[in-house]
Amino acid sequence: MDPKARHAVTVLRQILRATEAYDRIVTRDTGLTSSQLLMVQILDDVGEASAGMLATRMGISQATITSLLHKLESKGLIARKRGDTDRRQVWLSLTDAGRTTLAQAPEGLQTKFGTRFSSLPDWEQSMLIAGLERVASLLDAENIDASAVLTIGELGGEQPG
Amino acid sequence: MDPKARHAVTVLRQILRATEAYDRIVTRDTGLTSSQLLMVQILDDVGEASAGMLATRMGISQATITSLLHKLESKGLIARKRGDTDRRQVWLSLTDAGRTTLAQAPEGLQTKFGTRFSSLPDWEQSMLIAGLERVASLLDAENIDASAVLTIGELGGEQPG
DNA sequence: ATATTTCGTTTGCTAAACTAATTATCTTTT
DNA sequence: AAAAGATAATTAGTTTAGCAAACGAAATAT
Repeated sequence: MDPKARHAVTVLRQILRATEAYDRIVTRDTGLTSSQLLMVQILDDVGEASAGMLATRMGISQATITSLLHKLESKGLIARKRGDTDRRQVWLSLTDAGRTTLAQAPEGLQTKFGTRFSSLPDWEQSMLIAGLERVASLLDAENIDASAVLTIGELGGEQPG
Repeated sequence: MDPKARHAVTVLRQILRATEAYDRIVTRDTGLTSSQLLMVQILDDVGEASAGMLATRMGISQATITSLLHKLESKGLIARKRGDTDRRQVWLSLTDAGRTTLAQAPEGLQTKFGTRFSSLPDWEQSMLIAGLERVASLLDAENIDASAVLTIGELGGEQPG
Protein backbone atom coordinates (compact mmCIF):
# COMPACT_ATOMS: atom_id res chain seq x y z
CA MET A 1 0.00 0.00 0.00
CA ASP A 2 1.19 3.48 -0.75
CA PRO A 3 2.85 5.22 2.12
CA LYS A 4 0.39 8.03 1.74
CA ALA A 5 -2.57 5.73 1.75
CA ARG A 6 -1.24 4.08 4.86
CA HIS A 7 -0.73 7.42 6.45
CA ALA A 8 -4.26 8.40 5.61
CA VAL A 9 -5.50 5.28 7.35
CA THR A 10 -3.39 6.07 10.36
CA VAL A 11 -4.76 9.56 10.61
CA LEU A 12 -8.25 8.21 10.24
CA ARG A 13 -7.59 5.97 13.16
CA GLN A 14 -6.29 8.93 15.07
CA ILE A 15 -9.53 10.67 14.42
CA LEU A 16 -11.36 7.65 15.69
CA ARG A 17 -9.23 7.55 18.77
CA ALA A 18 -9.57 11.25 19.35
CA THR A 19 -13.29 10.89 19.06
CA GLU A 20 -13.30 8.10 21.57
CA ALA A 21 -11.22 10.07 23.99
CA TYR A 22 -13.57 12.93 23.32
CA ASP A 23 -16.51 10.74 24.02
CA ARG A 24 -15.08 9.88 27.36
CA ILE A 25 -15.11 13.53 28.29
CA VAL A 26 -18.61 14.00 27.02
CA THR A 27 -19.59 10.95 28.96
CA ARG A 28 -18.12 12.35 32.09
CA ASP A 29 -19.89 15.64 31.57
CA THR A 30 -23.25 14.40 30.48
CA GLY A 31 -23.35 10.97 32.04
CA LEU A 32 -24.23 9.60 28.63
CA THR A 33 -21.96 7.66 26.34
CA SER A 34 -21.97 8.63 22.72
CA SER A 35 -24.18 5.74 21.71
CA GLN A 36 -26.60 6.58 24.43
CA LEU A 37 -26.50 10.21 23.48
CA LEU A 38 -27.14 9.39 19.87
CA MET A 39 -30.10 7.32 20.86
CA VAL A 40 -31.52 10.15 22.89
CA GLN A 41 -30.91 12.59 20.10
CA ILE A 42 -32.69 10.46 17.58
CA LEU A 43 -35.64 10.04 19.87
CA ASP A 44 -35.72 13.76 20.33
CA ASP A 45 -35.73 14.08 16.58
CA VAL A 46 -38.40 11.62 15.73
CA GLY A 47 -40.47 11.81 18.89
CA GLU A 48 -41.21 8.13 19.10
CA ALA A 49 -39.70 5.03 17.59
CA SER A 50 -39.80 1.30 18.03
CA ALA A 51 -36.70 -0.52 19.13
CA GLY A 52 -36.25 -2.04 15.72
CA MET A 53 -36.50 1.29 13.97
CA LEU A 54 -33.85 2.69 16.23
CA ALA A 55 -31.62 -0.28 15.54
CA THR A 56 -31.91 0.29 11.84
CA ARG A 57 -31.35 3.97 12.13
CA MET A 58 -28.35 3.61 14.37
CA GLY A 59 -26.95 0.75 12.40
CA ILE A 60 -26.72 -1.63 15.33
CA SER A 61 -28.52 -4.79 16.32
CA GLN A 62 -31.71 -4.95 18.28
CA ALA A 63 -29.92 -6.67 21.08
CA THR A 64 -27.64 -3.71 21.44
CA ILE A 65 -30.60 -1.36 21.42
CA THR A 66 -32.13 -3.31 24.25
CA SER A 67 -29.01 -3.03 26.30
CA LEU A 68 -28.65 0.68 25.66
CA LEU A 69 -32.29 1.04 26.46
CA HIS A 70 -31.80 -0.59 29.83
CA LYS A 71 -29.25 1.97 30.75
CA LEU A 72 -31.25 4.91 29.57
CA GLU A 73 -34.35 3.58 31.20
CA SER A 74 -32.62 3.13 34.50
CA LYS A 75 -31.56 6.73 34.24
CA GLY A 76 -35.12 7.67 33.65
CA LEU A 77 -34.46 9.29 30.31
CA ILE A 78 -36.52 7.05 28.12
CA ALA A 79 -39.97 5.60 28.54
CA ARG A 80 -41.25 2.51 26.89
CA LYS A 81 -44.73 1.69 25.85
CA ARG A 82 -46.17 -1.42 24.31
CA GLY A 83 -47.47 -1.00 20.78
CA ASP A 84 -51.22 -0.69 20.40
CA THR A 85 -51.71 -2.37 17.10
CA ASP A 86 -48.76 -4.70 17.47
CA ARG A 87 -48.09 -5.70 21.01
CA ARG A 88 -44.70 -7.14 20.21
CA GLN A 89 -43.41 -3.71 19.48
CA VAL A 90 -41.97 -1.45 22.09
CA TRP A 91 -42.29 2.22 21.49
CA LEU A 92 -39.70 4.46 22.97
CA SER A 93 -39.82 8.12 23.73
CA LEU A 94 -37.99 10.63 25.82
CA THR A 95 -39.19 11.45 29.26
CA ASP A 96 -39.13 15.02 30.47
CA ALA A 97 -35.94 14.17 32.24
CA GLY A 98 -34.58 12.93 28.96
CA ARG A 99 -35.38 16.14 27.20
CA THR A 100 -33.94 18.14 30.02
CA THR A 101 -30.74 16.15 29.98
CA LEU A 102 -30.44 16.58 26.27
CA ALA A 103 -31.02 20.28 26.56
CA GLN A 104 -28.31 20.55 29.15
CA ALA A 105 -25.87 18.31 27.38
CA PRO A 106 -26.23 20.11 24.15
CA GLU A 107 -24.95 18.13 21.29
CA GLY A 108 -21.96 16.60 22.97
CA LEU A 109 -19.45 16.13 20.28
CA GLN A 110 -20.94 18.84 18.22
CA THR A 111 -20.54 21.73 20.57
CA LYS A 112 -16.85 21.78 21.19
CA PHE A 113 -15.71 20.57 17.84
CA GLY A 114 -18.30 22.74 16.20
CA THR A 115 -17.11 25.78 18.06
CA ARG A 116 -13.56 25.22 17.07
CA PHE A 117 -14.52 24.47 13.56
CA SER A 118 -16.63 27.58 13.31
CA SER A 119 -13.73 29.71 14.32
CA LEU A 120 -11.70 28.61 11.36
CA PRO A 121 -11.57 30.91 8.39
CA ASP A 122 -14.31 30.25 5.94
CA TRP A 123 -12.10 28.97 3.18
CA GLU A 124 -10.66 26.40 5.51
CA GLN A 125 -14.04 25.24 6.63
CA SER A 126 -15.03 24.65 3.07
CA MET A 127 -11.84 22.88 2.33
CA LEU A 128 -12.13 20.59 5.32
CA ILE A 129 -15.69 19.71 4.54
CA ALA A 130 -14.81 18.89 0.98
CA GLY A 131 -12.02 16.69 2.22
CA LEU A 132 -14.20 14.92 4.74
CA GLU A 133 -16.83 14.26 2.15
CA ARG A 134 -14.25 12.88 -0.14
CA VAL A 135 -13.00 10.54 2.53
CA ALA A 136 -16.52 9.51 3.40
CA SER A 137 -17.15 8.63 -0.21
CA LEU A 138 -13.96 6.64 -0.32
CA LEU A 139 -15.02 4.71 2.73
CA ASP A 140 -18.59 4.39 1.66
CA ALA A 141 -19.93 1.61 3.78
CA GLU A 142 -22.55 0.26 1.41
CA ASN A 143 -20.16 -0.22 -1.43
CA ILE A 144 -17.71 -2.03 0.72
CA ASP A 145 -20.30 -4.18 2.28
CA ALA A 146 -21.50 -5.55 -1.00
CA SER A 147 -18.29 -6.18 -2.80
CA ALA A 148 -15.53 -6.51 -0.27
CA VAL A 149 -16.61 -9.81 1.09
CA LEU A 150 -16.64 -11.39 -2.29
CA THR A 151 -13.24 -10.02 -3.18
CA ILE A 152 -11.71 -11.18 0.01
CA GLY A 153 -13.34 -14.53 0.06
CA GLU A 154 -10.79 -15.72 -2.44
CA LEU A 155 -7.94 -15.14 -0.08
CA GLY A 156 -8.13 -18.08 2.18
CA GLY A 157 -10.13 -21.22 2.37
CA GLU A 158 -12.92 -19.94 4.50
CA GLN A 159 -16.09 -18.52 3.18
CA PRO A 160 -18.17 -16.20 5.26
CA GLY A 161 -21.75 -17.23 5.08
CA MET B 1 -23.89 26.33 15.45
CA ASP B 2 -22.87 27.29 11.95
CA PRO B 3 -24.47 25.34 9.18
CA LYS B 4 -21.02 24.50 7.96
CA ALA B 5 -19.90 23.28 11.33
CA ARG B 6 -23.00 21.19 11.61
CA HIS B 7 -22.38 19.76 8.23
CA ALA B 8 -18.81 18.96 9.17
CA VAL B 9 -20.04 17.10 12.21
CA THR B 10 -22.51 15.15 10.16
CA VAL B 11 -19.91 14.09 7.67
CA LEU B 12 -17.58 13.22 10.48
CA ARG B 13 -20.22 10.98 11.94
CA GLN B 14 -20.65 9.30 8.61
CA ILE B 15 -16.96 8.66 8.47
CA LEU B 16 -16.92 7.24 11.95
CA ARG B 17 -19.76 4.93 11.23
CA ALA B 18 -18.40 3.86 7.89
CA THR B 19 -15.10 3.14 9.53
CA GLU B 20 -16.68 1.04 12.18
CA ALA B 21 -18.64 -0.96 9.66
CA TYR B 22 -15.48 -1.24 7.70
CA ASP B 23 -13.55 -2.52 10.66
CA ARG B 24 -16.08 -5.22 11.20
CA ILE B 25 -15.64 -6.45 7.66
CA VAL B 26 -11.89 -6.36 7.81
CA THR B 27 -12.01 -8.24 11.06
CA ARG B 28 -14.25 -10.87 9.66
CA ASP B 29 -12.13 -11.34 6.59
CA THR B 30 -8.65 -11.15 8.02
CA GLY B 31 -9.17 -12.57 11.46
CA LEU B 32 -7.49 -9.49 12.82
CA THR B 33 -9.28 -6.58 14.38
CA SER B 34 -8.35 -3.19 13.09
CA SER B 35 -6.22 -2.44 16.11
CA GLN B 36 -4.40 -5.70 15.75
CA LEU B 37 -3.94 -5.14 12.06
CA LEU B 38 -2.60 -1.67 12.66
CA MET B 39 -0.13 -3.03 15.14
CA VAL B 40 1.07 -5.61 12.66
CA GLN B 41 1.31 -3.01 9.93
CA ILE B 42 3.36 -0.68 12.04
CA LEU B 43 5.70 -3.46 12.97
CA ASP B 44 6.03 -4.31 9.34
CA ASP B 45 6.85 -0.71 8.69
CA VAL B 46 9.40 -0.13 11.36
CA GLY B 47 10.76 -3.64 11.66
CA GLU B 48 11.07 -3.57 15.40
CA ALA B 49 9.63 -1.47 18.16
CA SER B 50 9.31 -1.50 21.90
CA ALA B 51 5.91 -1.81 23.49
CA GLY B 52 6.01 1.77 24.64
CA MET B 53 6.89 3.09 21.23
CA LEU B 54 3.98 1.23 19.76
CA ALA B 55 1.68 2.61 22.40
CA THR B 56 2.75 6.13 21.58
CA ARG B 57 2.50 5.58 17.87
CA MET B 58 -0.91 3.99 18.11
CA GLY B 59 -2.16 6.45 20.64
CA ILE B 60 -3.20 3.89 23.20
CA SER B 61 -1.97 2.92 26.62
CA GLN B 62 0.73 0.44 27.32
CA ALA B 63 -1.73 -1.77 29.06
CA THR B 64 -3.74 -2.03 25.90
CA ILE B 65 -0.63 -2.78 23.90
CA THR B 66 0.11 -5.64 26.21
CA SER B 67 -3.33 -7.06 25.75
CA LEU B 68 -3.20 -6.74 21.98
CA LEU B 69 0.23 -8.26 22.08
CA HIS B 70 -1.08 -11.29 23.90
CA LYS B 71 -3.55 -11.95 21.17
CA LEU B 72 -1.11 -11.49 18.35
CA GLU B 73 1.47 -13.55 20.14
CA SER B 74 -0.95 -16.37 20.68
CA LYS B 75 -1.65 -16.26 16.97
CA GLY B 76 2.04 -16.51 16.38
CA LEU B 77 2.25 -13.28 14.44
CA ILE B 78 4.51 -11.32 16.72
CA ALA B 79 7.66 -12.27 18.58
CA ARG B 80 9.03 -10.56 21.63
CA LYS B 81 12.58 -10.15 22.72
CA ARG B 82 14.04 -8.58 25.79
CA GLY B 83 16.05 -5.42 25.18
CA ASP B 84 19.83 -5.78 25.20
CA THR B 85 20.83 -2.45 26.58
CA ASP B 86 17.70 -1.98 28.61
CA ARG B 87 16.28 -5.20 29.88
CA ARG B 88 13.01 -3.65 30.90
CA GLN B 89 12.15 -3.04 27.32
CA VAL B 90 10.39 -5.58 25.19
CA TRP B 91 11.13 -5.46 21.53
CA LEU B 92 8.49 -6.66 19.19
CA SER B 93 8.78 -7.83 15.64
CA LEU B 94 6.77 -9.77 13.13
CA THR B 95 7.27 -13.46 12.75
CA ASP B 96 7.27 -15.02 9.32
CA ALA B 97 3.70 -15.99 9.97
CA GLY B 98 2.99 -12.37 10.78
CA ARG B 99 4.44 -11.18 7.52
CA THR B 100 2.59 -13.85 5.64
CA THR B 101 -0.67 -12.94 7.26
CA LEU B 102 -0.11 -9.31 6.51
CA ALA B 103 0.72 -10.08 2.91
CA GLN B 104 -2.60 -11.85 2.58
CA ALA B 105 -4.69 -9.71 4.83
CA PRO B 106 -4.09 -6.22 3.60
CA GLU B 107 -6.53 -6.79 0.81
CA GLY B 108 -9.10 -5.64 3.28
CA LEU B 109 -7.74 -2.19 3.58
CA GLN B 110 -6.01 -2.05 0.26
CA THR B 111 -8.77 -3.09 -2.02
CA LYS B 112 -11.12 -0.45 -0.90
CA PHE B 113 -10.05 2.64 0.86
CA GLY B 114 -6.37 2.18 0.17
CA THR B 115 -6.77 1.48 -3.50
CA ARG B 116 -9.23 4.23 -3.97
CA PHE B 117 -7.06 6.62 -2.09
CA SER B 118 -3.97 5.61 -3.97
CA SER B 119 -5.67 6.22 -7.24
CA LEU B 120 -6.25 9.84 -6.42
CA PRO B 121 -3.87 12.38 -7.86
CA ASP B 122 -0.99 13.06 -5.62
CA TRP B 123 -1.97 16.59 -4.78
CA GLU B 124 -5.35 15.39 -3.62
CA GLN B 125 -3.86 12.72 -1.44
CA SER B 126 -1.74 15.32 0.25
CA MET B 127 -4.64 17.64 0.61
CA LEU B 128 -6.86 14.99 2.14
CA ILE B 129 -4.21 13.96 4.60
CA ALA B 130 -3.67 17.53 5.62
CA GLY B 131 -7.39 17.94 6.11
CA LEU B 132 -7.68 14.80 8.15
CA GLU B 133 -4.82 15.84 10.32
CA ARG B 134 -6.45 19.16 10.84
CA VAL B 135 -9.66 17.52 11.90
CA ALA B 136 -7.77 15.19 14.19
CA SER B 137 -6.13 18.15 15.80
CA LEU B 138 -9.44 19.90 16.22
CA LEU B 139 -10.84 16.87 17.96
CA ASP B 140 -7.77 16.41 19.99
CA ALA B 141 -7.53 19.99 21.06
CA GLU B 142 -10.11 19.64 23.77
CA ASN B 143 -8.25 16.73 25.16
CA ILE B 144 -4.85 18.15 25.19
CA ASP B 145 -5.99 21.26 26.96
CA ALA B 146 -5.01 24.83 26.71
CA SER B 147 -1.55 24.46 25.30
CA ALA B 148 -2.72 22.70 22.21
CA VAL B 149 -5.55 25.09 21.73
CA LEU B 150 -3.13 27.94 21.40
CA THR B 151 -1.27 26.17 18.67
CA ILE B 152 -4.41 25.84 16.71
CA GLY B 153 -5.31 29.41 16.91
CA GLU B 154 -7.39 31.87 18.80
CA LEU B 155 -10.48 29.95 19.21
CA GLY B 156 -13.18 31.44 21.16
CA GLY B 157 -14.14 32.30 24.61
CA GLU B 158 -14.18 28.98 26.27
CA GLN B 159 -11.55 27.84 28.63
CA PRO B 160 -11.18 24.24 29.60
CA GLY B 161 -10.87 23.96 33.34
C1' DA C 1 23.39 2.41 49.18
C1' DT C 2 18.99 4.29 48.66
C1' DA C 3 15.43 6.57 46.41
C1' DT C 4 13.11 7.61 42.25
C1' DT C 5 11.70 6.91 37.73
C1' DT C 6 10.62 4.14 33.83
C1' DC C 7 8.88 -0.02 31.27
C1' DG C 8 6.01 -3.58 30.80
C1' DT C 9 2.60 -6.62 32.95
C1' DT C 10 -1.30 -7.99 35.62
C1' DT C 11 -5.69 -7.19 37.49
C1' DG C 12 -10.07 -5.59 37.46
C1' DC C 13 -13.29 -2.72 35.57
C1' DT C 14 -16.61 -0.32 31.83
C1' DA C 15 -18.97 -0.21 27.55
C1' DA C 16 -20.20 -1.55 22.86
C1' DA C 17 -21.32 -4.91 19.91
C1' DC C 18 -22.29 -9.43 18.12
C1' DT C 19 -24.75 -14.19 17.76
C1' DA C 20 -27.93 -17.55 19.19
C1' DA C 21 -31.71 -18.83 21.69
C1' DT C 22 -36.26 -17.53 23.90
C1' DT C 23 -40.75 -15.45 24.53
C1' DA C 24 -44.59 -13.20 22.91
C1' DT C 25 -47.20 -11.84 19.37
C1' DC C 26 -48.80 -11.38 14.69
C1' DT C 27 -49.75 -13.65 9.99
C1' DT C 28 -50.39 -17.44 6.84
C1' DT C 29 -51.54 -21.69 5.47
C1' DT C 30 -53.82 -25.67 5.72
C1' DA D 1 -59.85 -22.80 13.91
C1' DA D 2 -55.33 -24.97 14.53
C1' DA D 3 -50.72 -25.48 13.09
C1' DA D 4 -46.85 -23.47 11.08
C1' DG D 5 -44.13 -19.62 10.05
C1' DA D 6 -42.46 -14.95 10.58
C1' DT D 7 -41.28 -10.99 13.35
C1' DA D 8 -40.21 -7.93 17.71
C1' DA D 9 -37.94 -7.57 21.59
C1' DT D 10 -35.37 -9.64 25.20
C1' DT D 11 -31.97 -12.56 27.46
C1' DA D 12 -27.72 -14.99 27.83
C1' DG D 13 -23.21 -15.41 26.77
C1' DT D 14 -19.06 -14.02 24.33
C1' DT D 15 -15.58 -10.96 22.27
C1' DT D 16 -12.98 -6.89 21.95
C1' DA D 17 -11.07 -2.30 23.10
C1' DG D 18 -9.78 0.51 26.30
C1' DC D 19 -8.46 2.50 30.86
C1' DA D 20 -6.47 3.09 35.67
C1' DA D 21 -4.07 1.40 39.41
C1' DA D 22 -0.95 -1.61 41.53
C1' DC D 23 3.25 -4.14 40.91
C1' DG D 24 7.86 -6.13 39.81
C1' DA D 25 12.06 -5.45 37.60
C1' DA D 26 15.48 -2.73 35.83
C1' DA D 27 17.80 1.72 35.06
C1' DT D 28 19.15 6.16 36.86
C1' DA D 29 19.84 9.80 40.17
C1' DT D 30 21.21 11.32 44.67
